[in-house]
Amino acid sequence: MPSATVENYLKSILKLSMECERGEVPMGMIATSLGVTPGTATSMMKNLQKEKWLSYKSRKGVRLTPSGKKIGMIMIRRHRLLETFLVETLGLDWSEIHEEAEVLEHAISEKVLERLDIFLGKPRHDPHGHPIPTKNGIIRRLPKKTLLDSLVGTKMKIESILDQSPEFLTFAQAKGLMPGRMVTLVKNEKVADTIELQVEKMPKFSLGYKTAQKILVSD
Amino acid sequence: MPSATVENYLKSILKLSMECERGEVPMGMIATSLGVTPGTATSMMKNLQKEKWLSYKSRKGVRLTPSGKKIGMIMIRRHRLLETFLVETLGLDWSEIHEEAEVLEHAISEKVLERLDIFLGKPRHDPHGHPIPTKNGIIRRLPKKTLLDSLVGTKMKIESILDQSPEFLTFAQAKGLMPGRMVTLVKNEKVADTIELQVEKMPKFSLGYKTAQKILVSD
DNA sequence: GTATAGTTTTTGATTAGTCAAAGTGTAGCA
DNA sequence: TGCTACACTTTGACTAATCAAAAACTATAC
Ligand SMILES: [Mn+2]
Ligand SMILES: [Mn+2]
Ligand SMILES: [Mn+2]
Ligand SMILES: [Mn+2]
Repeated sequence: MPSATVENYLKSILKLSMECERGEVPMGMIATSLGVTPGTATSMMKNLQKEKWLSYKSRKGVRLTPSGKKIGMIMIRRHRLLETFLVETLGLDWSEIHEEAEVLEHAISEKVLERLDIFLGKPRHDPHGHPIPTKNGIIRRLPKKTLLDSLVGTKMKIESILDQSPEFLTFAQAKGLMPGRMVTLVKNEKVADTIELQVEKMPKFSLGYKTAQKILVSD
Repeated sequence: MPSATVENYLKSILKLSMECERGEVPMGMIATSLGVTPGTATSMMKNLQKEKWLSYKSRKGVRLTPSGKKIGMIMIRRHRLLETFLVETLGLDWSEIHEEAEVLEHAISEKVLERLDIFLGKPRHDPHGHPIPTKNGIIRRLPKKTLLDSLVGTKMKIESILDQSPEFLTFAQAKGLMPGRMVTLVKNEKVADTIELQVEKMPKFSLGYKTAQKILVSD
């Protein structure tokens, strides 16, 4: 029923509302995240409210209704299952799958998706370590701990990569920064704004603070 | 570059021009085949001509240029490879894949398609027996012989099913009318407009003349 | 040769999604 | 308490794709 455009809006709004937990999602964030002008976002919010997918308070922001949340969650599921298929079955690189899935997610039917889920063995997370919601919209909470929050000398497991850009993903892969790998924080240079890392037996390397926050880990 | 709508138009026009070999494809056929009003087809033809995908002569019809033909052929390839994937890999029924592929064909990139082609072992025809064009747009010619053109008592191989409707495909499957099966024309009742058939060791059954022409065979 | 039926084209309108640019509201500083 | 900068909304315009209905052709059939 919703158009591909509407699907993208609802998915983005859901992701934003899960990230920055603060009630309403503001217009600016929505516009930026979808790459449209603020006016476009405003007028779209009115349409989405008319369809009962969210409630919109002028100059306050927007909050998804259960039906809007449901569509958003379905889109996240489609996206991540497709990414998994593209890497696991077709052997594409994890840096190039996001854009592919961004289009395919609007074309795949519920029926095909469920077959794909079975074919893939009901995976729990995509190649970037992002949790895949169940058919009923239940999604695992990601750990909040980033590489930056860890203590020097401790060994941690990489859970998830938050940056989807091909450039960063290619870099991360080269350094071994991938979900499942074990990483040790060798040094934390506060003054230089960097940390030094070692992934398993690979060579050490440095990461800026900002980048370090894009890697989620668990002990 | 072309929108999904344009892709559908070019694919349909190419298929029509291959079926009814008579120079130009008339407006009415295009409109019917795409399920739009004649006026819509006319105005779209002007746009497609502007983009150099075809040449349009008012009240004559339309003829694809090489670039239009190329896009059309790519769409046929995408459609048929996707149908093959949906049946071979995901196990969907051959009666339900046409509609799925009709949407997915606009969402799949060249890169993913070529991976899929390799994954499937470079199939030469789809589940309905339709030939899959190569990457360079070369397509096998279908036999022109239908069940109706065959002699009583001869055993023939089913090559292709021309009707895409789920109802007919479900019926055909139940009767064993599928590409690769051997079929014998038992009787030809001209006065009753029917033929009687036997597929391998399955029970005999009848088909109307019109329907019989939807099944392509070879000796 | 005209009348007519069937096709095709034209015209005018609609919808979804978008932008640019002008206008408005407000949070926080002075 | 008032000002200003920034966030947001409004307005007017545009494009792609479509339809309904009126108008214009054209191929026959008589
Ligand atoms: Mn998308
Ligand atoms: Mn991902
Ligand atoms: Mn299509
Ligand atoms: Mn087919």
